[in-house]
Amino acid sequence: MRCTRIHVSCLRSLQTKGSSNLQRVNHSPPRKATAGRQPDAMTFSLTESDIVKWNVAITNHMRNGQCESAMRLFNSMPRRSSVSWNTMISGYLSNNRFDLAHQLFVKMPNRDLVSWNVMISGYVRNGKLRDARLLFDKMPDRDTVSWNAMLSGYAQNGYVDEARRIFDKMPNKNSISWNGLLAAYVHNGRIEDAQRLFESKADWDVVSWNCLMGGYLKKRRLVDARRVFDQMPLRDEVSWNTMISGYAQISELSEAKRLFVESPVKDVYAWTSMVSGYVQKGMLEEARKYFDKMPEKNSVSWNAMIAGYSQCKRMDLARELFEVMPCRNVSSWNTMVTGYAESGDIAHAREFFNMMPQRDCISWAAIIAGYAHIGHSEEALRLFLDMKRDGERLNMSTLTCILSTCANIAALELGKQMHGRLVKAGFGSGCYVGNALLAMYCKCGDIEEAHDVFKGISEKDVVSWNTIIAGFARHGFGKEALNLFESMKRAGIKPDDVTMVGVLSACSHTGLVERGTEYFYSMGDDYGLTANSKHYTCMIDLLGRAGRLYDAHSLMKNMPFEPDAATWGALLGASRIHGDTELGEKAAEMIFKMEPDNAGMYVLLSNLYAGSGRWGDAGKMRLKMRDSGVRKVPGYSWIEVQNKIHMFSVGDSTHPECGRIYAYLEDLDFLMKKEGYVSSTKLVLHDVEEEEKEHMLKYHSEKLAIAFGILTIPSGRPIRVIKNLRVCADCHTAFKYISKIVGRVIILRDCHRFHHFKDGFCSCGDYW
DNA sequence: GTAGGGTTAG
Repeated sequence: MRCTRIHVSCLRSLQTKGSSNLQRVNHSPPRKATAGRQPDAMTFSLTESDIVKWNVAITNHMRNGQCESAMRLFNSMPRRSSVSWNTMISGYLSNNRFDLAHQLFVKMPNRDLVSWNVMISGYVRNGKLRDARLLFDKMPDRDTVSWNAMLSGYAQNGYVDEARRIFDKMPNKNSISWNGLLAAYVHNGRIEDAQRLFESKADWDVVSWNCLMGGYLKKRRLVDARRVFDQMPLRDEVSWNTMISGYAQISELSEAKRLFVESPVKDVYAWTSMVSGYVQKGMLEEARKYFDKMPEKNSVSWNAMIAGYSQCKRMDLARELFEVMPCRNVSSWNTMVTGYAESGDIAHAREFFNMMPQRDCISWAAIIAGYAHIGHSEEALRLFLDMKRDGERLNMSTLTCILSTCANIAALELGKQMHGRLVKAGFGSGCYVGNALLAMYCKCGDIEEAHDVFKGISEKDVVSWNTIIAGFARHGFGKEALNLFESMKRAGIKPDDVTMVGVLSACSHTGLVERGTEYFYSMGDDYGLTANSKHYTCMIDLLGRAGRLYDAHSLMKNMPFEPDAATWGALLGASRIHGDTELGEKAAEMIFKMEPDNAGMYVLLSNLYAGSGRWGDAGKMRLKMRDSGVRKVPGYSWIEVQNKIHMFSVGDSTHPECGRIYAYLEDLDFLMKKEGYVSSTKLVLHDVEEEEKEHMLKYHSEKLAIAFGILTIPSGRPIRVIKNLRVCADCHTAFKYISKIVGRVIILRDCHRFHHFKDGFCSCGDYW
């Protein structure tokens, strides 16, 4: 994109003196040359034309990212025109060398209006709006280009109101200004405002019509988009392509194909839209047919096809194409990194990431998300810091991606910093970011802040409601979750299947058996929803926990589909709580058949045996686990202290503060026993001597993390700890005592739910 | 030097 811009300007300056007769290929009206653009080109002497050749060479070097050789050329020029200076500045800006651009700008002997505009638009292109605005306010004269550059900067970065203020203040407006404001509304989802603006005047050009049409498509308002398409007085290839891709992207491929055939201009955009349409529907053969038939391909077309293979986890085919494609760019690399990351092959993802000749924010977001996805959050966070060190600019999407990483590892402080940055950058109240923030606070255990963020989202969608309902449910505030569910319905948002999972799990986590049963059986009548396996699993969990194992089992037998491992897992969990070894064995047997690698199930079953004193069977489970090559996921806990994540495993001796932590745990142990605490050795997996068992319980990872938290986090603030497995019953009891003894709130997230310990009680009501 | 369409993240 950036290069094209330099390219066009360079052609245009050659064109001005008649040496070339290039015609624009597309059908849009020729762009008017701005006043003040012509003068130096009018009287070209031989040396002037030599200067032009130098300038063209500089442009080419800059386009290839060779800033140093461009600078050498510039320095060796016998004479320089203002165009030479501006070309250098603009080249630097396109290559993100902002300081160098600014230095040249300051040094430039006869700065013209264009130099100022080059600087401003360079900053704007890279989202550096404050720098742009500083120059804009300082510049001696402004023309329409200057105003438009600022306007589009605000428009593209979500500052709709500031864009409007600029628009209102402009002394002269051209069609670009009007389109800038229109785009401001469209890009920020304010389609109604765009529509009103559009209706307020008559002489819109084809760009405006296309923009409005694109806005409707973005909102998936296909009928409105089509109406615009049918009504527009003039269509260019962009109009056709926008409409074709609109149909293609909602998988209306027959209509897309019809328009494609009908369209008078089938350029590379149109072909690529068709490829991508079939790719999105997973119809790879059809996509490949279009891809092979394309008269010309560019990197985007190749990328679309590669993305198709990578989305279907056919990384072999993706790689084959990647290796033969003639024009790889950052996106091609990003597509490969993403593809590998999403198919769980983080090693290859990392290999490609490391090999990339250039990276952008998407590359970083992709690899970070890759690590976050497989739970390697430490590495994700390390990469985030590397990214900042690399000077990669944070945009809304990267921030959103980092937010979800923070959420996964419950890095609340870091998440809060991200929140601050989002607000500062003006991304605060949007639904997309709002939902990510909401999820982050929920997963980090700060349900109050989550609720505040939720209240601040101006346009709550079904995802916002689902997130907060599930959030309250997981924190054990079932009544609040159900109240929100009622408000949601009052607000006119239709509950979907995800909502109902949240609602049912709220009932399950709170023990509201009757109410849950009612919701479950009225889902179809009330909201037209069919229960899926997740809903059944919630119900089996709900009944099972309440001790109604028989009902749970018969509900499962009457399911309209085969139970999956998660459903059996709910039954196994309930069997363990209520000591029904026979049912537990049956459930475990089924799970082993379905997921022979599920280490958690071996542990659950082994615990079930151990709990009823069947040490022999518990031992057999361990052997079976070892023989089948399944390894138990080691339990670990982590806690964030002063922006740093500290991780602990059972009996950990690697932490620098180990000595203090163990000594403190001894003190706590003494105090707890004085209060009546007895360690429940029953639930330790291993078959060992009583004393040793107690020793192991004492140093479970969550205990170490919480002790460290009490020692380092100032009093008055809650201790937030995360555990990757379910918290053990002994730790759970201990934390109730500890919360009372030290007078602290302890918030523990295990893989299942949240526990808020306060004054000797837990929010789960010992029901988890 | 300023505006609209197709690929990659979320």
